[in-house]
Amino acid sequence: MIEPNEISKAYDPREVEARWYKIWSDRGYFEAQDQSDKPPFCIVIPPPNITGELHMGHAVFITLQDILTRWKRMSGFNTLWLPGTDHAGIATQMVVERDLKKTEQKSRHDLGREEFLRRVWAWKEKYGNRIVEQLKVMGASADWRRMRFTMDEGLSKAVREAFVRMYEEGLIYRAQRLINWCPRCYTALSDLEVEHEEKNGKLWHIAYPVKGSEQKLVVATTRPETMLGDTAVAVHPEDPRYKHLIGQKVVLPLLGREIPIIGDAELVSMEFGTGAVKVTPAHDFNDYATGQRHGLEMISILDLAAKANQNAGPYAGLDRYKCREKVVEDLEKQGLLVKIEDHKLSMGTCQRCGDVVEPLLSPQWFVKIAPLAEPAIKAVEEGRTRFIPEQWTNTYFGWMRNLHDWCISRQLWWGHQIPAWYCACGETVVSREDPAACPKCGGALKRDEDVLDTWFSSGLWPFSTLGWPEKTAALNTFYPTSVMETGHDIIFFWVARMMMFGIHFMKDVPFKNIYLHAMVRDERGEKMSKVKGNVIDPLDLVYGQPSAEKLAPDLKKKFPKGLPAYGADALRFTLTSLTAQGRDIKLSMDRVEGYRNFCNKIWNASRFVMMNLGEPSAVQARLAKPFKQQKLALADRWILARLNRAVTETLQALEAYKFNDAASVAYQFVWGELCDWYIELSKGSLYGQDEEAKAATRAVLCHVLDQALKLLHPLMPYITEEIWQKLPRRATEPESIMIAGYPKPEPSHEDEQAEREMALVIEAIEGIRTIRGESSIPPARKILAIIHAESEVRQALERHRQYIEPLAGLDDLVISAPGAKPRVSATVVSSRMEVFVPLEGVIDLAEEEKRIQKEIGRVDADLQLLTKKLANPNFAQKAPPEVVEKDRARVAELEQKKVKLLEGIARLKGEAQTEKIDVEAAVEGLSFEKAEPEAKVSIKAAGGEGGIDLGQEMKGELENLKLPAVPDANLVKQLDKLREGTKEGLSKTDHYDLGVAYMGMGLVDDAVREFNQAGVNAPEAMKGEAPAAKKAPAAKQAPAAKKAAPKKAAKATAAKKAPAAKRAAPKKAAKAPAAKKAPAAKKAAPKKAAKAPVAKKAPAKKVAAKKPVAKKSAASGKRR
RNA sequence: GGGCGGAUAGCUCAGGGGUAGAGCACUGGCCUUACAAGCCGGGGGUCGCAGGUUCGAAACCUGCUCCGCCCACCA
Repeated sequence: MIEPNEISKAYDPREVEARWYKIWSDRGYFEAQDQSDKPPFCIVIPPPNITGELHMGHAVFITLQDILTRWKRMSGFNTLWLPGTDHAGIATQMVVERDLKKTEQKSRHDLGREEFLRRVWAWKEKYGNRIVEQLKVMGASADWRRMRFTMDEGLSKAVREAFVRMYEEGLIYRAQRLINWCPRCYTALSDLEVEHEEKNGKLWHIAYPVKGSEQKLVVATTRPETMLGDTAVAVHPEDPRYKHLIGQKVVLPLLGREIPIIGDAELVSMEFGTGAVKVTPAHDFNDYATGQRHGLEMISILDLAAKANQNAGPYAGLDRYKCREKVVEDLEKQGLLVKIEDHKLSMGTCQRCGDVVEPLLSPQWFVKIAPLAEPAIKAVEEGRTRFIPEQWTNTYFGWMRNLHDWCISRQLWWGHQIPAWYCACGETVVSREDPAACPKCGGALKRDEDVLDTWFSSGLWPFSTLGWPEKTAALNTFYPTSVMETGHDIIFFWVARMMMFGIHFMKDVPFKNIYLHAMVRDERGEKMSKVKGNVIDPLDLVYGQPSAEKLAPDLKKKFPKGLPAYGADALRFTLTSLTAQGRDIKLSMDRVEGYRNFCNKIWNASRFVMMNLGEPSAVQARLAKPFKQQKLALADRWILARLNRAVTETLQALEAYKFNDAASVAYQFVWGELCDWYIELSKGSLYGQDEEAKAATRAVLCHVLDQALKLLHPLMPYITEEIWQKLPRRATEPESIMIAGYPKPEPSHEDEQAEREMALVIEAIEGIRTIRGESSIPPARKILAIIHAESEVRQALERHRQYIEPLAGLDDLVISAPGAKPRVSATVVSSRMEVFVPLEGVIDLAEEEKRIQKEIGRVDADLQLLTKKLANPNFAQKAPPEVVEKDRARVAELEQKKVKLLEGIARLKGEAQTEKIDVEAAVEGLSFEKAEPEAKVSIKAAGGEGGIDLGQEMKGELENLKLPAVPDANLVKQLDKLREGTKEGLSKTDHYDLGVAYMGMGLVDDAVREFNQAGVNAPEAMKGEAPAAKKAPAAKQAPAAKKAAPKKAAKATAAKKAPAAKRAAPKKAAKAPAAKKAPAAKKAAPKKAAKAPVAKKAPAKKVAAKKPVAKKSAASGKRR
């Protein structure tokens, strides 16, 4: 037995989290087997850059992948989560260069390639693992033994093999092409590495003199300096303005070159600009294509530094922007600048450094995409690889079907150097081994200095990390991998390329499922960025950040005193909860805090359990036996059944990658059911004298907590392990929760009956609590509550009254058949029971009335809606019968409820007796006559005025019955038959007569039901008092009636006219139209009432037997 | 210019033809022996707008308006 103060009251993640990771790791729990009898499950990590520092994006993927990994591991898979890092060519080189500049004021060229690379490696050794350590903080259960780096020996070999093989296959080639060039990073870029930004620019209109003519051809351009490289002017071949010029020449201003006028329908649109386009094939992708079509000369006028070269004549040496200024200035001087317009244009910028990218002509290496893309598209079409969420499938197709060849060479030093050598004789050698000399001429070879695009090596990742090109056991076991989990921002960069390479080299898709998670944004939905100052550092959340100064500005504002340590579990759970498919994650600090509190809740619930388990060995002995062989209390059976549902639903969610559903099911179960109900209910047995019951409850508590912890473990690994270690457990359990079995549905724990009965217990407790809460009755004050219910419900409540009394704060509970009701009481009504708290002087009468009025308002709203719906002939005709039936039943239910509520108000005022006529009138008026014309139809259907009147017949029958004081089975059968046989046709009078008959036999429940259906105040009738209708003329009817009934009634009409006021207005509702006639009262006036024997069953305190009565309950289970 | 998401409570988000949900925030009552990071109540929504399909639409269809993202070579 653990004493209360043995475990701290508040959960402190710092201490706990620091401890466990090392233990797990040391014990080898993270490790997968190359060969195993278990089915394989494999995820390869999206390798973070070695320059990276943990950000929310990492936190998300670590969390999701770790959830999958831990879940599968616990479910008996040979689970490999393969970690690694990426050398991140440009990014890393830039970081080290910056560093070099800062510390030694040197450029990489000052050091030379070899020395510089040595420095980068040194930097990598020093800092490259930082990100890895941070991933571990999040709890990542990756197999670190297998950690790979894209530049390590094995992967380098794979890269070289892939390159050479594709070269040999003709899938890699070198060519002079127009490529994207970043003059700052000084390298070629792939299309993907260029970001397009919409910017405000200008459109310059320049006049080009037509040769041998006074005419000038005006072209429009956004980049005037490129005119220096123009090799044609294009017009639309159909353009009447220019058609005749095609084939002639213009004189290029400033340089004086003569260039042709060509017709090109593809490049030129007649509507845009002037309808004439200057063509610069060496500096624009469109123009490049045009040049190809027309065999135009290509003149580069910019060098790699984006400075004008010798081709630019007098402008040579000028930077591209200076050059532009000068060109514009000179054109203007020559009067050739026609006009300048503002113009929006999209400019390509370097993903890495943001500089404007320059399309330049340059010899580069390319991957031929078409032959690779085709099978990669097919694989997805055939469903061999599936995108989740599905919507990404189209994005993938769209891109894959529209691909240009991939430029893979980069003019960097840090990366995989291209295995190509050139000889002066013109020979190119591409080889797996470094060649000694030119195989053709024996001359000296010079190696290509360029390196490969980082994404080239990343594309090989799913198999290179498993040992390819060697045929390793790991490769055999784990390829294809199970899931690729990554952000949708790299679907093209990475996912698509893995698909292409995987299929090409491995003859099989690299992964069966691709789960693309959302991007993390701040709580306003904006991208997190340092510039915006809205970055939230995951580590600050995990460890806390006492210094507000170190927080980003937005956070600082909100947390001027710094951040507390929420812990990795809370962060993981938050991210999991917010990861709904297809939506960005807006990270809300309130959520983080809420889930930190959840951790604390789990912690304290566990403390409770451990403080109350008694001897561990006794619990263990109990746990060894299946629960179905034990005698369990309702609460025990209930929580096992609920657990079972939670397990089933969590598994479903995980299977479907609905992480947020998994989180919310588990949360709801633990907090809403285990803590809020079971723990509270268990106290009775734990603190009680029944040793057998106590032992059973202890075992159930222990089992349920064990299962809940396991269920949660993949989501919150640390806290679950910490607690689980302290829990007594079955002898068959391993020594860590992370290698224990994941919960499975247990059919023997299903128990719908327990769920139904508990639902009743909960309903009763909540009903009483509502009254207590509304009337502000302090919890310490014990009160009396009375519950009226029909027999099955009543019996169930009776059996479990020991649960109700303590949880509702009662010192007395009366459960009885509907009968005389307490005079002044608060009431809560449901379809299954009526709860009263008769506490004069305790209940705030005014408040209580307000509350009931409000409730009535809600009932009325529903009623009106339903009545209207039912009145629509089409509904009854076309809707499924069960839906119609359901609605009918609901109308009946609501009407009853309303009657009871109105009675409740009357009783509050001590005016119950005089109330009854009004009650009925109100019902009639409100739900029927009040509403639309079609409401008449519904009353017919329900068996009212228009229904078949069986009254005569029934009366005849009834009068012939001799009613004994004790029910006679045959008679009852007859009556029931009579009633059921004419169900749809009974009038209110019929109901009333039936009520009298039942009552005569002492069948109070049945009598009350009939009275209720007759719209009569049952208790009054039962007491045999003269009906109020006789004493009180309708006009005069008790003041209370006027207040109570009309409110609602008026609303129905008022709502129509004054929608704006509808919510606020009810108070002033006009008079109840219903009050005017009270026709029902007349009908109800019972001739036989006087005869009726007084009900014997007036509720006496605790009349009902306490011993359980085995009888099924009609109530249905409900989930809170 | 195409494509894809989104718009539901004050906030962050689930839901997906048949009675509008959660957490947080708000509010009333409680230091009740697991937990004040808590317990027990309560209030709060024309489900972006307009049409359509349907007996019935927040959900399905069409159009529109905003917001976000992706793709694209219109000078």
